[in-house]
Amino acid sequence: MPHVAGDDFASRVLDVVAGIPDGMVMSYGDVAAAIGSRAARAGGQVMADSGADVPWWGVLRASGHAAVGHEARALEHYRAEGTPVRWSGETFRVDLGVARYVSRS
DNA sequence: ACGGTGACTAACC
DNA sequence: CGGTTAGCCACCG
Repeated sequence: MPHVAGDDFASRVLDVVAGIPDGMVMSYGDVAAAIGSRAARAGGQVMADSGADVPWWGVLRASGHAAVGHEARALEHYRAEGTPVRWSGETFRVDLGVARYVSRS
């Protein structure tokens, strides 16, 4: 599993994600913007590769929905951290208007 | 250098 | 509010 910590794109993304406080979230686009990029998709690729080494549940889609296929696990963390989630029938979404975190550099 | 891929987004309809 | 479409960008073979 290649890749070492450094100043490359992946490391910067993980850096931002690691700085998200409990109970707060950021969209993939926000994370990219925080490192001066617009590569929201590429950011997701980085986390898919990082696995559980980072609080990935703190990053969601602009809609407030958690990463596809990871909603159940993300929800457990939201309940534990008290992250504000809104339910619409069978699906839920984090209330970005309240829990959105603005990363500082 | 090039094309395919994806844990994305904003704009439309 | 849901479905489509086009634009986006890092990574990999």
